[in-house]
Amino acid sequence: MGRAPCCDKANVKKGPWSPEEDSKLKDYIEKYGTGGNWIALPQKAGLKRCGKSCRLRWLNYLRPNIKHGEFTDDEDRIICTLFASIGSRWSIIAAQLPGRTDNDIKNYWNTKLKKKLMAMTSTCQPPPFPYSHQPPPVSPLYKDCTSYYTPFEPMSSAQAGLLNHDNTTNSALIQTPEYFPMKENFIMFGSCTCSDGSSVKQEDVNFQHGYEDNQRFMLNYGSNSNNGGGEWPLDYVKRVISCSCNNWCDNSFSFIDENNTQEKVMYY
DNA sequence: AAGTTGATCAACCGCGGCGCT
DNA sequence: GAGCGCCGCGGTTGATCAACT
Repeated sequence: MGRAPCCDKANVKKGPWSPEEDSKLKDYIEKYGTGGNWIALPQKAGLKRCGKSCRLRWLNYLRPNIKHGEFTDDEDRIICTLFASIGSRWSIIAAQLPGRTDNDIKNYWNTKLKKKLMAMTSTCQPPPFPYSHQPPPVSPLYKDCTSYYTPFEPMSSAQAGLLNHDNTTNSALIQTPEYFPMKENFIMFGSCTCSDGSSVKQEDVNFQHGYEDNQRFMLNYGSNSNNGGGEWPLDYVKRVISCSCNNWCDNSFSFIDENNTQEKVMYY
């Protein structure tokens, strides 16, 4: 036996909302709230709509402080970083962008941002591998990923800012400016977004990990413990929860500390 | 000018999760 | 613990408009 429908489908209107319907719904919610029951709301508000439809209309269009229009570069960056980290969990991503709805972000990603990223990854070339040994082979599993490895170049103090969410620099985490700033007692692994828009998630912890080379920390993309990725790093490596695949142009990594409490975003 | 194709985005649908009984 | 019902989420659809042929 299937689930009972949430409303009487024969007696509910579907399709675009009229200004009158919008007004009825808005007026009702502003006066009485949702009452925690969307199913009962349309009848009370005098609407011939399904409760789910009312909820969607309110959340995506009618509620106050909804932001419409172009996404900013900062918003793009946040979406990319979070998508690389957690995938298509739009509601969580939307929670980081005040005024944006999950539907908006989903549409934006599917229609514009994904294509934008793909264009960037196809035009950006990785820098030459600057170390004496060869980079590890790419796992066939991730051969479509544009990012193969990311050796962290020496950074200036200005570049080496570990940024908080409000973009202020957390200088306490910068220990040696000419090297990638490391803090003790972290473990590193990560994920990346590939040129086809898919992402390798944190659960795939074996596919990449860092190792120390000449005091610089390095990340191996597309490598795992079976194909030359090497040992797990020393015990002072940070844990990367995301990175974006277009990192040859605009690199960003999210970090979370050992207690899962201090999330940072670093751009370089 | 008419037809076709592509892009955009609002809205729908089905399902999983969760709270309540 | 099982069943039920609602909420919220993410994938998908379809209407509309713009650009192109």
